[in-house]
Amino acid sequence: MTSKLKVRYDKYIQENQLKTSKRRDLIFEHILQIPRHFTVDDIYQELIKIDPDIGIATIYRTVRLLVASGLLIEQTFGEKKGWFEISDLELEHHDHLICTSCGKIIEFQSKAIEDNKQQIASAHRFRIFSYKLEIYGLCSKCQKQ
Amino acid sequence: MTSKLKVRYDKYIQENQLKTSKRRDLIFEHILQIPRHFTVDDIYQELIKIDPDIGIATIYRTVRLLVASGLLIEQTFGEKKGWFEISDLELEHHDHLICTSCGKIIEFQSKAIEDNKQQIASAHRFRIFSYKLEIYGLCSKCQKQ
DNA sequence: ATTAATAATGATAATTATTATCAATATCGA
DNA sequence: TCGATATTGATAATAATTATCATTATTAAT
Repeated sequence: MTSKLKVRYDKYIQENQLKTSKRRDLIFEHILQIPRHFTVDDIYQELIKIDPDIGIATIYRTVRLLVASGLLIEQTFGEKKGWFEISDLELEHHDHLICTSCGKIIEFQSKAIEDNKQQIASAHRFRIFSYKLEIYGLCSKCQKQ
Repeated sequence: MTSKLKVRYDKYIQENQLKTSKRRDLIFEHILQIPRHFTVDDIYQELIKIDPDIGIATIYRTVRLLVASGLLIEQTFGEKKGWFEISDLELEHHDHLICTSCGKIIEFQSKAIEDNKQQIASAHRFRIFSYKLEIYGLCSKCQKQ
């Protein structure tokens, strides 16, 4: 899995006359090892521990690059902007249950919803590129409190 | 319909020891008459024509008030934050098809998706408060171009 | 109607997240 | 090794939103 992402990363850099760099690689490798959902600042706070002179602009630039290459997707959970997640790529599409109390994000897949959404699009002569479903509420743990 | 919203607006102001004002009422009435989806700046640009001394801070404050009262919902269409729409209230839930070319937003309802989402939530012992489904792609007009 | 308490207002400062600029440095193919 | 050019960090600029504060408007009680 990781190597598939690496191939795509290298390919994108090649095809766009870009260059690799220690820091760009560090950021990319780090993103592969952290939880799926993160913000730019999450990465910055972690990496300055390892590489104290890294600038936040470099994180922003690299994240933008990874979004442009299709490796990352920007997600907007509720009103919160600036969240990223590693792209599904050739994996199955997934969606999110978001706990409004503790912030926990649960991923799920649903074939039924995939089908429904196709029907809706057809009815409106709409050609789908992507979609997202977000369900807000309380996770089981937070319901007990 | 409008009067139902007005009742809720008045009730919210009453219950929270707030006061009405010409400008707060003007903003509220204006929102009821414009297209369902808008930004703070949309309202500001329209209202300074009618009431040239109105400040954008007042629009922000009133929109926040209307969100707090449940009359408005903040929507995030794709990466674009800061969009608002009039709440469904006791109407049926609806979702959006969003054209990534012309920006057109088409609303739709789907009983099937309502049901699917309930099943998913049950499977994760999740208590749903709200949800949203956004489908991105090309509307029929943009496909022809 | 007057008044007194307090909420609303506009101007503007502050904040936050992000992007742009630029001179110095690193990369990489020839 | 070298030279063209991409990357970098610091920082300025931008954009969207929120906070501050003195002034004004609203409201309920008199």
